[in-house]
Amino acid sequence: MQKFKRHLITSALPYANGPIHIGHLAGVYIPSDIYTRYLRLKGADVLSICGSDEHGVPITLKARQEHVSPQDIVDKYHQQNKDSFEKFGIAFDIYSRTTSPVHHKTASEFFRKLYDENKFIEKTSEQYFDEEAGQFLADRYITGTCPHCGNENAYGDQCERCGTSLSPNELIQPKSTISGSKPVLKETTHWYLPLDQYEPFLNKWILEDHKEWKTNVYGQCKSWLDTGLQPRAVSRDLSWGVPVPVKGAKGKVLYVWFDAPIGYISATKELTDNWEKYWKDEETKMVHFIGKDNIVFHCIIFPSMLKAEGSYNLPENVPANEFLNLEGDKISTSRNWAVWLHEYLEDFEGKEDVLRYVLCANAPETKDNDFTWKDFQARNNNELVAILGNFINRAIVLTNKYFNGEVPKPGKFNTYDKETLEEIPRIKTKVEHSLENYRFREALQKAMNLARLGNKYLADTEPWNTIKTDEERVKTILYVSLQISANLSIVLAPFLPFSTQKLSNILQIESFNWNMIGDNQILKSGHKIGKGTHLFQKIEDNEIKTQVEKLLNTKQQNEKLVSHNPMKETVSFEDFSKMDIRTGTILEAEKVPKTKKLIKLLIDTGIDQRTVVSGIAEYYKAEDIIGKQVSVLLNLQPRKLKGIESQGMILMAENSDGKLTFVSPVEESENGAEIK
RNA sequence: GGCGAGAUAGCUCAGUUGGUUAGAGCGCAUGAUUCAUAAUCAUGAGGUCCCGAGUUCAAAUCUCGGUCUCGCUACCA
Repeated sequence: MQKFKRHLITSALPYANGPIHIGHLAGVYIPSDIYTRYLRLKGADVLSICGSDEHGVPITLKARQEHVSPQDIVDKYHQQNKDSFEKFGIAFDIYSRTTSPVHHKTASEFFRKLYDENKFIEKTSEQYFDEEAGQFLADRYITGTCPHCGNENAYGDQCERCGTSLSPNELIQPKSTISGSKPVLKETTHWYLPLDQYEPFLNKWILEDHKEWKTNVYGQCKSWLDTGLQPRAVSRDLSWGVPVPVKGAKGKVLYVWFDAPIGYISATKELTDNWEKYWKDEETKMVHFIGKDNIVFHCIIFPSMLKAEGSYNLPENVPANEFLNLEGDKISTSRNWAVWLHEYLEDFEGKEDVLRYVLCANAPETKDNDFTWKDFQARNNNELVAILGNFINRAIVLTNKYFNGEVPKPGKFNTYDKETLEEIPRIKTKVEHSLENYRFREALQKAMNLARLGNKYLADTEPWNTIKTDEERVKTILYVSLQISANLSIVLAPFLPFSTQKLSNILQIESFNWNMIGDNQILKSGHKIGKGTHLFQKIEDNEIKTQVEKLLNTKQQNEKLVSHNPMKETVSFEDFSKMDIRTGTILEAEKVPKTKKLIKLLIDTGIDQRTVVSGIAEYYKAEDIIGKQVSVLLNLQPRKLKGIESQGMILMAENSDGKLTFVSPVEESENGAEIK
């Protein structure tokens, strides 16, 4: 492996529209922090970069909802998240933000350079425009009726009721959320980064030169590259963001995904005048810590941007993690299904390391994982308290009891002492190896083995018995135990910064570094150590119960929300009677090939036989529904689906899980009976 | 529908290029112990390696087919 002189560690910029939760921590910030702390302990030259991602449409929407400015939103969450990270001991060298002047300048210049060098394609297309507000509308700014479930408040990119992803021109009766007016299609110009041109470069750089990347990352990249890349827009019609630095581009900003990764660069610039060393010198090793949803941006798009610019380094590795679930369900900010960092810090004051430990030990490194409070409690009580805390406490209490808190002078080491001490450098090697390969779970496990070794050593040597007959021997035993404790305070420092700090305070160790691990005279004979305090406290059932109940409450509230869907606007009888709904019988049904949801139906409507395509294949099998009598909306404007013209719509009842069932007459009636 | 990742003990995970009896931690059972926060130490029980077929002297591992979970993507009422 190539020797690098310095390291640049980036952690995914959290989006400033909500607080940090355990999913963020387990996926990105804890691994990056462990890695950073490890490198620093080794004395490496390392910068850890992060900050808030503060542009993009969701922030403007949230601002509109809460009747405040986008700046207010990002100010709030930037400050909150910055504080949380700091309290939690995430050791960024800088936590910057993409609304900073430095970033605007950097991103702007970056764009301009590519623009001047003709690295972009200019394209004109039609997009919805709000004439009243005088601006183009991002997908999220358009609402309308979802063609799938009839939800009248579906967004232009997705219907949140049925989860379907949409494009704005699919919405029935599109409406601008800004003015409420009906938007019109209008031409707009945008710049595209021709990713397809970077395919050969990416193919070699990733598929040939970085086979060591994690399988999930490598596989995802390969999938993208094999499919072929498309030019990607780098600008948007929006007022919130970094303005496109080109004449005539008023009202256009850089696409948030062009802008955000440049945030890493601007944050480095803000931190040090020497920033170019970290970005452009080939002797710098750059590592991006991210979650799996960001793989394409960090492995395909950003590297292409850097390559296009020409003077920057590319990342050496992108150790993306999978997702963390919470008590069996997906973490969701909008559904409030999460353990929020700022709340944890209040509820479990002084227990930062417990969460760090649990999230590292249970990190979703190779597949999605589940966080449960029960597991949290078990790991704290059975591992941190019982194995680590207990060993340290035993060594310290015994030393205070027998030798007045002084590190005793050891006698000659016997074979067992030697074997025990020799295990320490072996553990060091193993932990290093795991950390260098971004296997943090494994590294933590190996480091904890040192505490296990300590407990075993004490059990085998029984100083509390030996003291009755051979005090000299006990001196050696406790000397060895104290050296193990001192080594623990170093080897666990990247993982448990608060507790190891406490420990080195107790042991009165002034300074240490990674390479001291394995040294069996970190604490000199005669050195005075402090009184023992428990490094970890047991977590009782009631504390866990409180947290579980909090989640159950959330769940109940969520269910209520779903069942209390508000009533739609009043309609006149005339409006209602415009709809021609009748009973009909399914004569034929077959799944539309190459689709997940669609079934093509032939319906006897009493007045004719017609084809209707319906998205029910997830709930009904084609062969099971032939002969069923259903309700059909006949006079719905026909629409082509997958090349088949659908002449009507089958009425379905949708429950809160999105499951669909037919709305059929309770008693069989004749086909064509009008429903009114 | 296409693609990627995953499925191994009750839980969280290892398992190198196929090779003795599939491993670890936690939990569980039994025993020992009392310095220690009822902590620790030893021993043990516990497995259809997702399912089916194939290749091979030999498959958790390789091939083919299928199931389930997550993600990306397409199509979409």
